[in-house]
Amino acid sequence: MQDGMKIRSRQILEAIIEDYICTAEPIGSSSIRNRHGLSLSAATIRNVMADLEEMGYLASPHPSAGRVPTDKAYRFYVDSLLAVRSVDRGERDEIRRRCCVAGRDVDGVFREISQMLSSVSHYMGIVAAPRFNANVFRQMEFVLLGSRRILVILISQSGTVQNRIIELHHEISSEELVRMANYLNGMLQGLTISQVKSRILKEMESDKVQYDTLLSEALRLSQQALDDSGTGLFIEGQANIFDLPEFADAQRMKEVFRAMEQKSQLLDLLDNCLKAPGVNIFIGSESHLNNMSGMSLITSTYVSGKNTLGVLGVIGPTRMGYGKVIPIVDYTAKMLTRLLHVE
Amino acid sequence: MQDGMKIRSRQILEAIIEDYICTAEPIGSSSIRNRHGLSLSAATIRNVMADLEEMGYLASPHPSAGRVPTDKAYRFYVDSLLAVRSVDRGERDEIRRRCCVAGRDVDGVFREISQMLSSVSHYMGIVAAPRFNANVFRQMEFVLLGSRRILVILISQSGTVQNRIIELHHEISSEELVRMANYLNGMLQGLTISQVKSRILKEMESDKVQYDTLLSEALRLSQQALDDSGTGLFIEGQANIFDLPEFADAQRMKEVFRAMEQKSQLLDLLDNCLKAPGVNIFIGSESHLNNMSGMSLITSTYVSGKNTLGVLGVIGPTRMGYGKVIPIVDYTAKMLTRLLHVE
DNA sequence: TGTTAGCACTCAGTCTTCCGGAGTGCTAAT
DNA sequence: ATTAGCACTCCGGAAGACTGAGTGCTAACA
Repeated sequence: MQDGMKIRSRQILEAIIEDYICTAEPIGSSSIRNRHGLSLSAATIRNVMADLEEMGYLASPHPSAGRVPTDKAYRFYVDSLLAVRSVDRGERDEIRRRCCVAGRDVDGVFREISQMLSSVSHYMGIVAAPRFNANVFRQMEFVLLGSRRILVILISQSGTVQNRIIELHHEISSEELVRMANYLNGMLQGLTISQVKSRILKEMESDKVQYDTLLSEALRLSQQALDDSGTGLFIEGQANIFDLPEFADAQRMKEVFRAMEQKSQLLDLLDNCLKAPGVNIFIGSESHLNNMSGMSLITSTYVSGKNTLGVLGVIGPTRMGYGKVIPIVDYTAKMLTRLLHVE
Repeated sequence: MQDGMKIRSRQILEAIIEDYICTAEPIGSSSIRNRHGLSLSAATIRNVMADLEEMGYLASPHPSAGRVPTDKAYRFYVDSLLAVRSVDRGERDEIRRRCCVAGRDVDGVFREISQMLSSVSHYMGIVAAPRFNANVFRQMEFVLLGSRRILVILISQSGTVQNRIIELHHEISSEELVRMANYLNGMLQGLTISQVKSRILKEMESDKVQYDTLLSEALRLSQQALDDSGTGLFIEGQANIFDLPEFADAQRMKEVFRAMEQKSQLLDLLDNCLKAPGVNIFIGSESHLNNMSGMSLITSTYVSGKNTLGVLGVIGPTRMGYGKVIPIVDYTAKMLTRLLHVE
């Protein structure tokens, strides 16, 4: 009677959703009765299904097929019906095992975890590396590559490294580079990257700097190095969606791949998740992304200390095994958090 | 008469290949005559085509369709018939423009170039970042993240950066880290990474080090950091193949994507290309990769000074516009070489 | 009033059949 | 050696029939 829906309607809706998650085929009134042993006739179930369609929870692809759950149904399922299990023992071990890849290239860790998410969930794994902005500055290094070309390495508290090559207009000596590094490292210690950025802007206006070309050059360089254009988005297991019958059509498939290529769109969405710690679920059109109808996204955030660093998750069909995938994403985020923990 | 093939046969083979590259449909004897204005009757062309099929240059999908070029035909085309044009002016400008992305994240440059290759060629772009082994050691940095966790940053002469996090068994101070870095940087200066590796092994056995736990620890760390497991393979534009009619079938498509997921296989192939400087072409089964039938790979190497650093290229259908893509790959490799040039 | 059985109806998917068209190989004439 | 003519093959699309799963509606029933 709660949620404005009769208890029996809920049972039937749940049965339909779960069957559809398994079979990906429209569910008819009789098949549902057989499989769930409800003590109701097919006719009664039909009546209920008609009501559910009226309310927007079900849709029929064509008049004489069965019914298919709508996004609204999945949302209701996830919010009200779903009993989130904890992670399977086997999956948990798999996750732990593959998270413990110390000694690997740092980006490699994110890629590995993305791959792991995809292979454990059988959908697509996605990991957004920490946006540098959210990070705490630790150290900056300058390396002289040529007389006019330097490598700037930026290291955050959590160990993320960002490096880029910058061309200079005039020559510079390695002694000058050391001076610059010392100056910057002293000034910026302990600030978050976004604080660093505004600090640099402020500093550039100060008198002391205006008359010291070396210092102003240092500030200019660090500003360039901080420009956070790196995508840092790892999507793995795209081939998994070939196995899903709902994307058997080449056209649908193409849409999905195009959507995955527009990483900036996805990044924007994931950035929003940063603000809402914990697990987030976007069903179908809820993500407001192009070409993402029929796809769901489950995310969680990983943190370091007080800072929310980044987001990871799984992208699959709306017909996803939510009960299984949600704990996987949740657990993985916690493992990554632990992995990045700075004591 | 040369190459064991009559001049007319060559003309006809060339016409068939070029038509097929455009249309992706089996070519019949009459359509070829219309489009190329040959002063021959369809019947004569049929005779020649039968000969070419006999010789293994053509195949018929079914008895009453036209003919399709075989891998052997493409190989002959590329080796003997093709006049490699130089790059289009427009394409050249596009390549130049997108190569000049100084100030970007270093990995970002490779990704960008891979994307550029895919969008200019309309196939898939592929860039293998320099294998560290081929590189010249420049500098190593240690950063203390926690009391037992350090970040090792390895910088090569060409500005490539490799960084990984390593867990220690016991605590270490930052002074000790500085000593370690100085020791290693002094010892390894100017060696290639593979030389560095053997040097480290040798050093670990020397008496001086055996009794200095700090030094042996330093060697152990650098050894871990040098383990070149990073894939560093950028494949972009996979969605482009959706537009190719020969992969319209979902099954074929899936095979291609599975092939692209097995990056280690591809990397092995590209590693071989490192040994053969300049442009390399693998047609269909020539690559000996699984699931790569129907696909061709065009690669070229980019270098820095005397060292061949890495490989880039384009993957497309065997029915590729070789005359257009080869110069694109070639020119891009040269641009990247120039981009990485250390004066 | 809620539930059930029965029935006529609908429509996607499959299977079959039936051409038309493009292409071939062969033969005979040039 | 080349070409015109001809019979043959086979793919692919269109049209039609059939099947089966599923529905909505109505009337009977508890």
